Amino acid sequence: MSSENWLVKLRSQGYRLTDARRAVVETMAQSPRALTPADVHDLAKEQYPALGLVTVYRTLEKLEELHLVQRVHQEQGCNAYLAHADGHQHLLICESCKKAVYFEGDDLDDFFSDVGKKHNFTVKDHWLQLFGICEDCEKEK
Amino acid sequence: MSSENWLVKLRSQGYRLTDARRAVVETMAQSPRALTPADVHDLAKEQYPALGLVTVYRTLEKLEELHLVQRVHQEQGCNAYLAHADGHQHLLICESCKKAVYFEGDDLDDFFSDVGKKHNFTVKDHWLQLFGICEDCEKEK
DNA sequence: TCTATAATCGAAAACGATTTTCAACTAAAC
DNA sequence: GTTTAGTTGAAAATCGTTTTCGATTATAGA
Repeated sequence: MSSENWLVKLRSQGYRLTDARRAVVETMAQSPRALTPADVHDLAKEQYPALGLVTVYRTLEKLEELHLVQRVHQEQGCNAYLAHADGHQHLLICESCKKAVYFEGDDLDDFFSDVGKKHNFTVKDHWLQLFGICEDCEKEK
Repeated sequence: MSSENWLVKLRSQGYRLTDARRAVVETMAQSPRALTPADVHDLAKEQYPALGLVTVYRTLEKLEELHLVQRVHQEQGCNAYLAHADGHQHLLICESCKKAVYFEGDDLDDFFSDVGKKHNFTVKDHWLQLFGICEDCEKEK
């Protein structure tokens, strides 16, 4: 989804469109990698130098509310954000460059609810992430 | 695994056995729920009232090193700890009471590496957790 | 059993990430 | 334009976690 659409969504929720927000939105919408608030700050400042880190936090919070970005959990920390996929998809992340790819896993739903039944749980949600090394990073070694 | 065995493992690594450590180890070894450092502190102080929070952090760090506990990531935070399962198992967690159960998922490995192949990633590791409501919590509603 | 010593302790200070406060600014409605 | 409420960045506050430090103590060796 293009950053234009993200801006429309923000606007339709009553949020104002400012240069600071545009910089954060465009940074997140185009990044193929999971970014921490500090990463976003660094990148978005190239487009809008006056940008404050606080505004990055505040904008990411709103984007998460609107399901435009999602938080990414990793061994090193759980504060990175990535553009959200359409529907319920799962993540495959490069441990080296943090590049992320989504994949479908619909076939797993039955297995998951079977696991729940066996332990007398009603399964509500699941979390699946694969970690690896992408082609580009593999080559660099 | 009993807390006695945990203490033996700690000892065999050259760590000393103190009352503070015993309190933390016994708390973690017997808890069916994922506990934050603050939770552990509260519970273990019943056994050893002089226990400091710092010691809880330091002991959890050692237990994680020895793979006796593992960190549990959840929506609300990523700082809870749980007794580790033998081998590579996955977690099913009750969103209400945090009770956790391990399950096997060996059958998934092929699927995961296929996903990797499709996207030209070498898959190194995966993370799978199910969230739901356990039988006891379901009854309470 | 006694002694020596390095590991461990808890309290306090330091730290880093995140959130809140606040006065100045500005997008958007009229 | 003017008005107004949402938004801003800087600074201060907060929270969880880590480090520092002098006192304590588990353990090994005498």
